[in-house]
Amino acid sequence: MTTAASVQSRAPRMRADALRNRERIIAAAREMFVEHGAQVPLDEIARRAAVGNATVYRHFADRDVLMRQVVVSVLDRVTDLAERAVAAADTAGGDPSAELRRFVHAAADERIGALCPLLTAGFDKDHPDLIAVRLRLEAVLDALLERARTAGRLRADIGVGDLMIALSQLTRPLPGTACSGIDRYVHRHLQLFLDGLMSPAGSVLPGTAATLEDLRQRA
Amino acid sequence: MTTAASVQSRAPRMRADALRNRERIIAAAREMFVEHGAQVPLDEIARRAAVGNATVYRHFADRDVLMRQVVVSVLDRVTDLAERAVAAADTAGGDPSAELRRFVHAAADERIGALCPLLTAGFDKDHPDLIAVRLRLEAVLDALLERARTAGRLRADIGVGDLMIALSQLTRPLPGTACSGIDRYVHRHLQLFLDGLMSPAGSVLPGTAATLEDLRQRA
Amino acid sequence: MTTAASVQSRAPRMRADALRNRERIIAAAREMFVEHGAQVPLDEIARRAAVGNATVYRHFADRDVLMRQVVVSVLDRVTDLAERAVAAADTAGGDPSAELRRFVHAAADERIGALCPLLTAGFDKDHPDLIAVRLRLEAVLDALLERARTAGRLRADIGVGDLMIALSQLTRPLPGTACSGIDRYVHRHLQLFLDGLMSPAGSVLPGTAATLEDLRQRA
Amino acid sequence: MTTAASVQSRAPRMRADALRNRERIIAAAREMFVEHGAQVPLDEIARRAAVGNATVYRHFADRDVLMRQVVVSVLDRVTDLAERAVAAADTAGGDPSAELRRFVHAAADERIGALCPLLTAGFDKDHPDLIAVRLRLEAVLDALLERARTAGRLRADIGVGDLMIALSQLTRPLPGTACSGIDRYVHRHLQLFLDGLMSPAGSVLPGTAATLEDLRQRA
DNA sequence: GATGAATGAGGCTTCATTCAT
DNA sequence: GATGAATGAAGCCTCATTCAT
Repeated sequence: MTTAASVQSRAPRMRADALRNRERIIAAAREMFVEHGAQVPLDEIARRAAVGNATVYRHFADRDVLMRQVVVSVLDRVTDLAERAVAAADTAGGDPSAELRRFVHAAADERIGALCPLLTAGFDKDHPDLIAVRLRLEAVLDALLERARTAGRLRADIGVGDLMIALSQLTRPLPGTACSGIDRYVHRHLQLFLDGLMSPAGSVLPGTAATLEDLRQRA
Repeated sequence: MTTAASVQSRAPRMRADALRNRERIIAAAREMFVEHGAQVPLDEIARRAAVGNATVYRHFADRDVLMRQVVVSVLDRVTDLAERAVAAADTAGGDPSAELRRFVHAAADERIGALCPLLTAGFDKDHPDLIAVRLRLEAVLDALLERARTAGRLRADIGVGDLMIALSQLTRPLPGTACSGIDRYVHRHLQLFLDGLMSPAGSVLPGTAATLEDLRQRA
Repeated sequence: MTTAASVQSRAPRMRADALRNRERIIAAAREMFVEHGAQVPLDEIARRAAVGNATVYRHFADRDVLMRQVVVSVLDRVTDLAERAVAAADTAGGDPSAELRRFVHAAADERIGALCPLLTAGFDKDHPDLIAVRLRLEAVLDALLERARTAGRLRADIGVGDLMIALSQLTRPLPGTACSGIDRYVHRHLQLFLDGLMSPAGSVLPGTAATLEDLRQRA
Repeated sequence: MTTAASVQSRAPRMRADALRNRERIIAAAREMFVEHGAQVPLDEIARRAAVGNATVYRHFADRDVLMRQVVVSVLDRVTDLAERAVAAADTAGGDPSAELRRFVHAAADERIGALCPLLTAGFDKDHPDLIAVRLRLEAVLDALLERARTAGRLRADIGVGDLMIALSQLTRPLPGTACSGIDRYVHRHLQLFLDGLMSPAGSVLPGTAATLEDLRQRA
């Protein structure tokens, strides 16, 4: 079950068209954030969603709320991907480290890198919705890493946060770009990074393994 | 000799105070871009430089020109670092791959990641100043990579652009952050990425090696 | 029917209050342009129209668009005056040259002279709306002059453009003036000019008769 | 003797280069005002005069002073023209009305129309220099008109101000234009206006004859 | 509930004027 | 005396947000 669903279930009920509008706005916002950066005018998002601008405000009190919902939405989907990766790893004959690699590339395709620019000033990183999805994601990723470690394919000195931060950064879009340019290379660099993650360790890492909690504190 | 020097020498001469102001503005702009992103108000930059706002416009016709000069300034310093790394590698007993690692971490400390957000729409990536510094950087980095490859420590399937893109992305600051948060982990992730760069290759890379020319086309 | 009406009908529909604001802004702009010249701050126009400054930009993308609409609006009214003059001249017992004189003085009262300063750099004189109203005006003025010529009261060597240019110039307001000063004499000078237009010709004119097309090319 | 000379003689003495700069600035200012209107940036005038911007301020305390000096300079030259016209009319066989016509066209070529936009808000029309040149001009023009009246060629109901106002207005340049466009027709319209000035009167004029004093009050 | 319109605060840029060399 | 540079006060325009239909 996705976190987004639980969010929606909070309000008593919603008219079908209102619900449809809400989804369209989030989808449009994600696309616009990906393509034009975090400060795209809300009117543009409204136009892309084929909705009046005031409708955006009816659903999301201000820009920060909208950004948070987009983040939650993407993290939900990424968490789903991670869950599927764990399940596949647990299947008879599953290869945890191959599943980890697959997950990383799939998360990149979900534009997880586009979330970075949203974690800007004024973004409440301690909002319950965020905490919830973060915990879910951390738990399942921990499981995935643990599988790979147990299989002896993953170095021991890295944590969930290391993976997520680097994954996010390496796939971060350039502002004002439709991502077409960078996409050509993103998967190369992810592959290189993944190679670095594999054991035996190629070097001693400075610092300590990051958790998602550290990721929270970054901004 | 740095590219910036040649840029300044173009105009016949500059009064001492004007030159001082120019440098202060570029320094302030770099700091503000690093800390608050590409769209900090120019008035804030002026205040940080302890200069009237119009003075910024006297030196830099508009925001794009200022951004370009900051980019050139940083790339100049990074190129200098790379030159030193090559020189050290060529010293008797020099270790090319160790010098490459050192260079990567040093470039991170020069805030090269802060340049990414500047490569935004309206940024003229074909400006002569940029082409010049890019060529210089590419040449010296090529030399550095070649040394490491010859020493048998670097995979053969990566190019200068792969290194620079990943380095830039992994060190990119979060908007609205004084970089303190991410800095704790940046060097870990660089280390992991560097491990992935080392031979023998851990996996087959998709796509082809990137050049700095590709980096130009990204935006 | 006026050209302005056709312009408005282009957009599907407009809310009543928006339409009211639009008219108020044009009216305020005309007054401000007349009284304070072409470069009055748009904020002043907004204040005069009792409207927020951004509302001006909602209706008119930039200063040039607003100026054009004001020009069209005034030319529309002047064209209406000319049509009435032709109709009166065609009435039984109508005196074409007297109607011409009346038209000239009436056009002056419509502040047609205030349009001159608006035909400044950046003003698109080939905009469809302008072409349309110019053609309408030229046609009806041609008819009026032809009536007067046929009645033997108008010299043969002058064209529509001669009349409109001189009329505009002679009634042009001084910047920073509420027109009160010049108004005392404008009608005297128009009368003198009209006397010069009457036949028999008092002198040989240099150049050739101007058309409104020439007037367009002036700027 | 010109008024400008008397103005300069007020200050004790001037270095030769300073005097040359002063003249260059006035000449440049006149050209720029004619071509680009009254609000051309002073820096542009300085550049055209090949002089530093601060030098403009050394010679002319502020924009208004510079504008006044330009006005005085042009009126001086126009007055000289009028004096020559009177002299020619007084010559044996001189034709006062032909000289009047010649004077009007010559004054137009001196760009007298460009003065209108300078008579803007903040312009001190009662400055001694202006009063002086105005009196001189009025006296000599009065003489010229009187000659023409006596010769029976000029209507009796017009004054000096009527002539100067209409002359100025009809030759007024459009802002943002190099005057090339309007120049083609200016002399036609002056000719028409002059025809209207000739006797016998073609109509009864409203109002009363204008003096240059009225012209002063216009702005 | 949805919408188009209105608003005011704020950023960019220009320019008259003053200062320092 | 002449100059290039510095300055701050507006003006234009955008955009997040609120209001009226």
